[in-house]
Amino acid sequence: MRIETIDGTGFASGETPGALPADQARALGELEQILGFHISLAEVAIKAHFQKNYGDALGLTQKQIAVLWLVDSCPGIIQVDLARLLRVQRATISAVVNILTARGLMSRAGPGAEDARHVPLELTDEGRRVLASSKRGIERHENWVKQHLTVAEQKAVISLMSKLYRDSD
Amino acid sequence: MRIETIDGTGFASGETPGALPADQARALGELEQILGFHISLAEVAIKAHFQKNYGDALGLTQKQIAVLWLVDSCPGIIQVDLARLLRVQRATISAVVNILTARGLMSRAGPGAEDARHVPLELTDEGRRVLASSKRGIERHENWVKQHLTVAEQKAVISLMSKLYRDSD
DNA sequence: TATTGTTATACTCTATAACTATA
DNA sequence: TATAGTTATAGAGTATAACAATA
Repeated sequence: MRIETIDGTGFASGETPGALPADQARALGELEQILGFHISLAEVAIKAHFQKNYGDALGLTQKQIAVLWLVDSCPGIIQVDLARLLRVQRATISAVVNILTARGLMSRAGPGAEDARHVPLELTDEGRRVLASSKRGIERHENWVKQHLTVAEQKAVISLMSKLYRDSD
Repeated sequence: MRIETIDGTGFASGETPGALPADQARALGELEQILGFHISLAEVAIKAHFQKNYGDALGLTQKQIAVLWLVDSCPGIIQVDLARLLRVQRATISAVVNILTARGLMSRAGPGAEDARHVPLELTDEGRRVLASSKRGIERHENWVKQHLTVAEQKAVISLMSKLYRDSD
């Protein structure tokens, strides 16, 4: 079975006639009802669009920018709190911080004063400069993401996604 | 800085980790308005929950199950169509198919009759067995995903995500 | 020339496990 | 004992680039 593209321009124009969106839905079958499947498709599409149009130029991924952004918003934040905010393991954050510090965008400011187990994070000047540039890329990218959504729909996306990850523990 | 609660009591000092919603929004700052950020958090949370509760037992990821599922729905489907449905590169699909065929769940059924460039895919008997088992896991997992959503909200998630990835080319 | 599949390569993201240091 | 951070390891997922076979 061939699958037609959304706009029907992609391939095999003579081989498998049929209504285009309906054809895709038919191909998906029961998968059409799986929320996680659609969320994953959206995430993949958004990530790919960002990386292609902005990420390569900036040399940063969305995830790395998010970490820069959070450290800028919360100077001195420690890694276990980043892990909670992003819902990943401590070791995962450590890896991202390793990348960002290796690039000179962030610094681990030694043991914390109150609790020597804490390692407060700070952006470097270069990190702040790169973050500002990244935010402009994110802004344009977000305009692309939201291009076919009303304002109400944009709010709905945030509200619904928040409900999905809020109790994820 | 530690992520503190509104009243300043904080969740530090090893007592109750987990930022309160209002506090979390404050930590996120402008990130709160980025749709892609929330979608990514939801995707990570859902993927982690699946892998922990079902994926390890099944020995399959959500993505691998999706490919099995699509091949089962569309016997003889070729890889370029899988790539279009999942919005990834041909080489990416080839890698996933390599994993699934190595595990004996899927077979590349030689060159196609109409077009020798095509390599139609089929599930093996074992693949069908494993898929059936996986679908039961996915069903339970989806119930967890949807646990705090009304039926209308569930439909809204599908509708909104579809709008986000529909024109991703 | 265009399409399909494949391999090689590289990188991010993520987890688990084990370890150190600190509380 | 519990918490924070780190490293080592492993694997999935993804992309790009280059190639061969076919149309």
